[in-house]
Amino acid sequence: MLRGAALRVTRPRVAVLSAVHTHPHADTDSIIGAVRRNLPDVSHQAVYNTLHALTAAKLVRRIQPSGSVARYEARVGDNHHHIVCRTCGVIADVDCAVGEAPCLEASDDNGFSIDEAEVVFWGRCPGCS
Amino acid sequence: MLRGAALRVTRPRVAVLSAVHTHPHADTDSIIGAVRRNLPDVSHQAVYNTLHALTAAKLVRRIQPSGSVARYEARVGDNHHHIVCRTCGVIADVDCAVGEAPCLEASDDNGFSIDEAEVVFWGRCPGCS
DNA sequence: CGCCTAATCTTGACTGATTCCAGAATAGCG
DNA sequence: CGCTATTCTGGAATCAGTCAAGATTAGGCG
Repeated sequence: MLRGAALRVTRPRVAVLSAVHTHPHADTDSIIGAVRRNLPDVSHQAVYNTLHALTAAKLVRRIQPSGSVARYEARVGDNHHHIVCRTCGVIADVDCAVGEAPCLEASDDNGFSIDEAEVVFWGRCPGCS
Repeated sequence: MLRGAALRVTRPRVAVLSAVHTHPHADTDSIIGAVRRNLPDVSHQAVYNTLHALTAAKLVRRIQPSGSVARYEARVGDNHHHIVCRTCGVIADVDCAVGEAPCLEASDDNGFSIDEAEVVFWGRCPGCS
């Protein structure tokens, strides 16, 4: 995957990419922890750098609901959204309801050229409600 | 408005509420600046406290697109969303395309009880594109 | 109208995620 | 196998936001 994106293959990068695959919706700190289980001496900066590089290369997606720190997931390229629990903060994936690109048309785009519509559902997870 | 929400009427609160009305989508720092034009000695903490109180009372709405600091607006109670410019960060309001509560139905709610669907459009504003 | 008390404000320290930087290490080309 | 640009390390710095203790004040009550 890294080579396919023209990224150099380094141990930290492999470990980060793998951690994001294993822990969907994990925040940076959890990813650092997961990476260090395999490579104990990776710097936090290397993880931050790698997450940025992977995000820019579209190998991972960065999500950040209001009030949360940055989280990452490996499911990319499809049109899926998220449900966030207001109580415990867990995130679940949701496929969009209205076909492929719901809400992609704004009623009045104010002259903006829109390239993405992001939908976040808020509520309570089964455990918290 | 403050009395209507059972909030004590203080100078800082009046100034903050007024600033949010005057500067839609302003971040906390801009609001502090606007407030101090009238009341130079208001502490930043008072502004933070007030914004939390006003948000809890639903007199203002807090919005925070990925990668941005918290922003506030006074337009509440309707079902409107936002367009964010990827280049300069400006935010514009959008009424929802598909009637009153578009996208409010997730295809599979994973057992969550959903109470809100938030839509953020991303693109470029006229000036940046 | 003035007192009283809980709510609010001030001041200043602190936290935690993220970024910046300079020097050391290394992936991958030739 | 060596070279060079990219990446990594280690540590300091930034910045939004929070915490906490003591001073101030809004507004109910007599």
